[in-house]
Amino acid sequence: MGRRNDHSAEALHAMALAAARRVLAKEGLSGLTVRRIAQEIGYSPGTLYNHFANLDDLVLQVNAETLDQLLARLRGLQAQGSEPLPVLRAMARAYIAEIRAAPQLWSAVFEHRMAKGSELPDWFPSHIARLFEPVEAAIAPLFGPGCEADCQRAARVLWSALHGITSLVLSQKLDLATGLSAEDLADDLVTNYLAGLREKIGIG
Amino acid sequence: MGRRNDHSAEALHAMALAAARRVLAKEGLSGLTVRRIAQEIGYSPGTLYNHFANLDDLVLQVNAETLDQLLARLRGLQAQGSEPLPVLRAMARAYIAEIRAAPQLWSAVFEHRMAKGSELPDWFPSHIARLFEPVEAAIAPLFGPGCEADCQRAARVLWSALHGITSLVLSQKLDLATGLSAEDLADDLVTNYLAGLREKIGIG
DNA sequence: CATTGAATTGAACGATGTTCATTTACATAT
DNA sequence: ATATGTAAATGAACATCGTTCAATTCAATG
Repeated sequence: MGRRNDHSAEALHAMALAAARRVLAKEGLSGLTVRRIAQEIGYSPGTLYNHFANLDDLVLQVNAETLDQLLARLRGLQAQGSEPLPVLRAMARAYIAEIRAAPQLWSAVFEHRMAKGSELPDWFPSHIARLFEPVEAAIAPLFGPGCEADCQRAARVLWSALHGITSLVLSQKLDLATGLSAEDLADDLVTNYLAGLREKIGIG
Repeated sequence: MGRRNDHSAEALHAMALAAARRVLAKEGLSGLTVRRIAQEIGYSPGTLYNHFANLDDLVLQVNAETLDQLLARLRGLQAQGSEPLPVLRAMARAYIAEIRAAPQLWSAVFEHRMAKGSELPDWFPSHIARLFEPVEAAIAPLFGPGCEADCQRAARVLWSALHGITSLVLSQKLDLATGLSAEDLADDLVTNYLAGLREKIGIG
């Protein structure tokens, strides 16, 4: 077949991303192949290369959507309250909830690496970095003026630490024989880390 | 060629692991292929399947060695002192130092996933779980008798959190534009988390 | 209706993990 | 020494992967 008028370029782009997300959620990253996506949308494998640089590009676009969905949720929580501890606890639980809702999509976010010779494209890292912003805003009240650097560091420490807990729980590499849930561990982390911060800064 | 007497089964096993570790350190996980390992040790690809179940098995054995090396270092630190804060800080720095010394080997530990249909073999998870033991021992003095569950949880939270920091720094996904090092973030985490714990428990 | 051009195609390429019939060399028995 | 049996190494073959690109086909244009 040659040129078809079934779908516009934008529609085909969206169809491919949707199909990829569907396959990813069902089969995981190792089940996501170019041929499979092509089959799902009724096009040939080669067509995908007219709309995406390669499979990495496609996966990164799906991962960006996954990250952005969490970002939207975090921003909603940020607007809701102003006391750091409950807001940050809610953010941690939102993170875990997103992962529980779509574990394979989040596995893809964690597991994906670029092919041998290629680097992460410029546009992608910001989708990760933006997640720190609502965290930083939520934790800011603990810090006085002129302590922006400390606040930035605390937000990065806290969110990275939370990421460690969730990623280990997700990959079953954290022994939870003691009956602990990811939520329990996250609560413990946020509570004690914030308590430590308050103490050092002075009872804020 | 048929049967050779060049090396015993044990020697060949060790040679394959050493070659895999060498290739992994130089080329990364995506550069580690069965044919490459075979070439390095002067045998054919098929031979490796007489000594390992598959490539996953081989990678997991290399990863187990990587984890065990850190474990030995942590146990040394555990024996050294008894005050929680400096010991745990030293453990965190040892973790980061191991990663800095062999970033590709540790990337393999973090990135590797089993092939499509297969699960992690039974023997592997203990190599991860054992890392919690010296951490738990180091943090134990903070907890009174009868609080073993709290101590276990704290060790898991702290070590998982540290893992989050190191894995993000390692994969360049953590924006360190502010000039912060992994060591800075880890120190911050350990210090404040422990301060928070002390406060809740009572000044131990 | 003829021509142009862009989008789609699918065969082909190289590389991957894995299998297995075949081959080979060593160990043992005669 | 010679013959036999057995264990191990082989490498061709298979299915699958991401990716490329000359050929094809359809829609738009003149």
